[in-house]
Amino acid sequence: MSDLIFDGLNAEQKRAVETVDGPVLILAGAGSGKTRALTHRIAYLIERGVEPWQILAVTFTNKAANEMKNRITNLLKLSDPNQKQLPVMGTFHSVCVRILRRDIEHIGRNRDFVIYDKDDQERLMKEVLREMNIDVKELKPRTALAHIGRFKNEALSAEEVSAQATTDWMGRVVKIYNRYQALLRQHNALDFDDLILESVRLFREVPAVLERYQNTWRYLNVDEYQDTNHAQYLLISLLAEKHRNLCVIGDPDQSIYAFRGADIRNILEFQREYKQAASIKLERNYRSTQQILDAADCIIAKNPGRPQKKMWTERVDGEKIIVQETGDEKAEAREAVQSVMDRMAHGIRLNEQVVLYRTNAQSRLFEEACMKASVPYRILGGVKFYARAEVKDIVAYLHAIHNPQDALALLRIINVPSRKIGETTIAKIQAWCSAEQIDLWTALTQIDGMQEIPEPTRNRIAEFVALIRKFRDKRSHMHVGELTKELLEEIKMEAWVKDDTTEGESRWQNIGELLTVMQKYQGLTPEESFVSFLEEVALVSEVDKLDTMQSEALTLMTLHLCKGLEFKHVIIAGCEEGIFPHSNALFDTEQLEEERRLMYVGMTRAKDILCLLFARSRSLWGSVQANDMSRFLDDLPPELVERKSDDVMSGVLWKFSSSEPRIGARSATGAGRVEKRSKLQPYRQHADLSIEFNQDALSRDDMNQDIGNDLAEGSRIRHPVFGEGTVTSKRGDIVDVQFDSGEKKRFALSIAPLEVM
DNA sequence: CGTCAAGCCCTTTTT
DNA sequence: GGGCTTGACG
Repeated sequence: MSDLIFDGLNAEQKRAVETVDGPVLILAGAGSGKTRALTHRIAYLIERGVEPWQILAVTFTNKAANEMKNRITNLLKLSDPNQKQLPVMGTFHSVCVRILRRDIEHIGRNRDFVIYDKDDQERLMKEVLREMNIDVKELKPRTALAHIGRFKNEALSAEEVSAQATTDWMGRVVKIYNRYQALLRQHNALDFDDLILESVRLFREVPAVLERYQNTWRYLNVDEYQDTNHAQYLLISLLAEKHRNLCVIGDPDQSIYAFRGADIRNILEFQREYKQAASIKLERNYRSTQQILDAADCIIAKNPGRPQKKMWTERVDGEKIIVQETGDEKAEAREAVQSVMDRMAHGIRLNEQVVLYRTNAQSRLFEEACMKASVPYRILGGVKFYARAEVKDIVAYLHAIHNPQDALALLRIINVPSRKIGETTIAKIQAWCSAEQIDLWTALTQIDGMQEIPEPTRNRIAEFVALIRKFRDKRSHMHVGELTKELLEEIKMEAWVKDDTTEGESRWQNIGELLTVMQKYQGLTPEESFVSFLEEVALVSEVDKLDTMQSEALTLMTLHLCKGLEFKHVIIAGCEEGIFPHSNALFDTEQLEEERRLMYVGMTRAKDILCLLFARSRSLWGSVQANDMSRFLDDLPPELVERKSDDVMSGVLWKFSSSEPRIGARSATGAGRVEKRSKLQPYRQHADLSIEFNQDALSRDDMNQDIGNDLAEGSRIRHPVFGEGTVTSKRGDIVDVQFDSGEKKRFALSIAPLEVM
């Protein structure tokens, strides 16, 4: 056994490495050397004679997987990291794609499926709703997709949901779900959730295939287990059933993805599930100062029901946490960039600094402040590169070339650049498709049979079909990059995209960047390059891109994206009630707990310096509002904090917020109220006015506001006259209720005496 | 068929 | 303040 494997590991980490047989639960706090333990564990397995291909490691991002691959390569002194000497490592989604590309035909689907992103999903859903004559104002595509996503995260098929559907409304959702799946199938497409779900289905329905994978992957490792959803849990359980060598690693305090179905119980109940599981806690922190750890602990300690855990470090010489107050959101951004520059002057490189915020919308402020101060920056998230229209257009061409069954891709590009094939023509063709029961591509290839389309238009369609066919033929002998270059020339994309504006210029640059990405695949065969590229487009995460962005720059990103990363200097902006915690979470205990975990994750990214910022007033959606400072700041012990402010008046808010008890159990502000307030009283620009406003906050309509926040479609309510019923729709203050008596009524929440059950 | 202007509803968070 | 849909017009 090489010394390297155990070199520099503490006792607990060693246990985590050596305990390889049977189920293992590793509770690993922030900065506890978790990735290190995991990589050494895998290297240890391999040194003990386990074949690399018998090991599966599921990580949260591709970046984490790549990092681990590199580290293992070094540990084992492998010569060529690209060789098959490494285990399969990747995200749930990429592992499932791998499984499905190989075996999905066992459950009657085509292995050339495309993966639909959020954008594609929405388009498809719009089509479903239009077909079913449902007004998109009544049921938004996103809402419908959110419901379906919930079902899929719970691994429920439409049939299974249908069995539980008791209300009309649920019945309708099931119909939508069914139709949506049918269309996906018709397009030979899977959405993100399907990747997991179809893998589970494959394993359940074809035991022989499951057994093959069980016998291959005998040692299973799952990182960030606190963020797995039920479908992922099922997948792992099925794989682990036979050999039971399952190691899960995570930190319940860092569970921040409940909104996409993550179920914290998976990790909390692991030991109940696997009774003989070994349990290992990594509590020593190698990242942060004691001050940062203590502060973070004060935040997370307020969450109930966590396993006992106390992080510690030998770094007791740290700075205090800086809490900085500014006048408004612009001053906040200036302050953030200023403090970045100050630290830069003291030798902290830009790459070691980060600004974190709750919502993507906040990024623009920091972007502008950086530009003004000439500080190079990079933004993660927001308008994603692969989601940009011009990039998606080119990708859609490739999809259409690869898989003409992909109707969505065809529709996207049939008139890009303009071929004078407009909506009326498309509508005619689609009508023809459903009448004749043929798919779009077939219809296009037989366009001459459609007399109701004028001949010139038919000719243009035929030209389009010829174009796609021509490039289909090129796939086998041209690399994806060359093929795309030729395509761009052929369709005269440059002229179409450029319009003498700077936006046009940047659109063309984005396409250039796409060509750069394609170069990565030069080493592969033409066919492989094509498929690998499309896969990357579908599955890269935002954080994955940090790898390729080596230049010296300040990073701007959302709090959700920062998990797993670390920086010397961390700035968390917008620490205000209604911003962070987010307004939608203010009146929901579970969501507040998650916001708290999010704060905990953000704070524990910091190695040396942590700055928390809030603004006394902030303009949002075009009007100005004053928020209380975040309740999380109240939880910081004064002796750990250095307060700063840009205003002499500032003491007021501080004093009020930290020395007086809060009004009631919950904050009196929050955007739920604020939104209302800003309409009634648009200008509340100063902290003192805001306080005044807060004091009369417990009015009658406060109660109704609470009800408004507790209510959603499907909520059960009680009315003194009509009895009990179910909310069928909610639009602002207005709700429709289907009472159990059969009556339907419409109410204004601000007036009606409704009670949530 | 394409463009432009007015009006709409917003915004969590992401693989 | 912004992105998207809708409706009128060239």
